[in-house]
Amino acid sequence: MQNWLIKSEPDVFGLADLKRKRVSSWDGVRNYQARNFLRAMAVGDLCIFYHSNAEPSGAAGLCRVVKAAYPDHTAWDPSSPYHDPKDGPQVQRWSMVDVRFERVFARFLPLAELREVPELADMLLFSRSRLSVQPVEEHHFRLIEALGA
DNA sequence: GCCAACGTTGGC
DNA sequence: GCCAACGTTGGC
Repeated sequence: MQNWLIKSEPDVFGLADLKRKRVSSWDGVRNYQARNFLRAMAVGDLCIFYHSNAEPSGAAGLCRVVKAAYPDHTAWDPSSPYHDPKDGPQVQRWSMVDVRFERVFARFLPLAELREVPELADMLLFSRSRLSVQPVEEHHFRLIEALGA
């Protein structure tokens, strides 16, 4: 069992949207490192749902992987904003998973606050700020869960 | 809206 | 394989 952090812009698709839908595919990831992490996800894994490009940005809550990686067909769709002309059913460059809403944190955790927690200082969230899918170490995950509870 | 960081593309 | 140009992410 692994823990993850996944980013989305709340203006596009926020945790409230996932709550409403209950289950959603996590599509549109177009970065190889992030894709590799998606492919490493297992059913049952918990993910911190992080709001990026928001005011403020930060950790909003949790969701759970309910379907392991499968081809992200939005890449094949010319009308999709995630269309990738180099991809197709034969190539399958990009993957997605399905996630299910788990819960909204009782307290939203802004990035500025997370930054000030010494125990979290070595999170990829800070050193690899542009990575939209990233693993989260168990002790980091537990601490964030406790802070948000 | 600006800009720094950084990933990708493509010429050589 | 290098590297400059370019595009994107995401904080502020």
